Amino acid sequence: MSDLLERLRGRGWRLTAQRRVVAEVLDGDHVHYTADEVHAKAADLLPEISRATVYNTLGELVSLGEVLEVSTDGRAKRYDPNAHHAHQHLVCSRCGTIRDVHPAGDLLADLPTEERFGFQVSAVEVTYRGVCPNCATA
Amino acid sequence: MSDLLERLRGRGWRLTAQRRVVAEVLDGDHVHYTADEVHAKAADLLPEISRATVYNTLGELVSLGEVLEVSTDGRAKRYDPNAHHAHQHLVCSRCGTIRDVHPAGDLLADLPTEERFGFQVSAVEVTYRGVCPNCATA
DNA sequence: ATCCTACATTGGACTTTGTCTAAGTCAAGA
DNA sequence: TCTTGACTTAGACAAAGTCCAATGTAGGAT
Repeated sequence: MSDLLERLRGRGWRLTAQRRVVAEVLDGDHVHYTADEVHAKAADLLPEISRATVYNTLGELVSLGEVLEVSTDGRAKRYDPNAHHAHQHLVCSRCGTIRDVHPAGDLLADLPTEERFGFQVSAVEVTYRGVCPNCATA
Repeated sequence: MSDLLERLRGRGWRLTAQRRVVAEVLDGDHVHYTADEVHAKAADLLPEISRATVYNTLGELVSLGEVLEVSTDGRAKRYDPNAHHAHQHLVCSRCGTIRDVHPAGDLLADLPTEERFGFQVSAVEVTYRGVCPNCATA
């Protein structure tokens, strides 16, 4: 993730303690925090960070293509730092756990021309739903 | 949609003017209103209908499997009355227009066993994104 | 090393979307 | 037609997110 900070600095990003902390919180695999969760974790490292700054920073990271926004439950948006590896999501219907997954085949090609209504289709998001091992045994 | 009302009455639903109006608003193809839009349209037909009743009724229709909830933009949920025909959604990235579409192939089968992390996968939702003809020319 | 200033951060007010509750109303069976 | 439990209502409340004016500061300029 320190690459990230360098990359962004190259793009004219001003490097502040707040942005550093937000980037640090978003480091890892299968990370899908809400803005509030990011704020809470960031505040552990930098107590005076404000919610507005977390929202601003997340928004910038999304615009820059470094982080993806996912909304798997219609409630708070979640932020997925794994933007450079194409993937989809598998969500537990009971506990909400999210895993990154990689379906086979060309998902875009599955949509026939006559089902495109003249749209220029450029992307596809897939959410698989099921019950995770943990919830299945409980 | 009048079938719907009969069907629901058969299930013990009390038939009120408010519920009738909400069902009427949700009639049609490619309908994906937000709760507030449903409320506004319902209020044209029955001015004193309250927001709470619209939310209640939509929630009941979803529980009963008559209407689907879709959230294509992370903002307000939208309600899709086309619940009895499996379909996915194609969304315009500019104006937000939503069309119902029918991809080819078995979308669930595209997720390999080793990518299921032990989940019992039971459903899949797909959102295609692109630019609609209207926005492409504008 | 210090200064400058455009950009970043802050806290709080505000908006949007949705939920809850207590009191009043009414659909439909007896 | 009466009764009753389900339905509706208005408004308070909550969660998630946006906006703004005032303040602070990163990093280039000197």
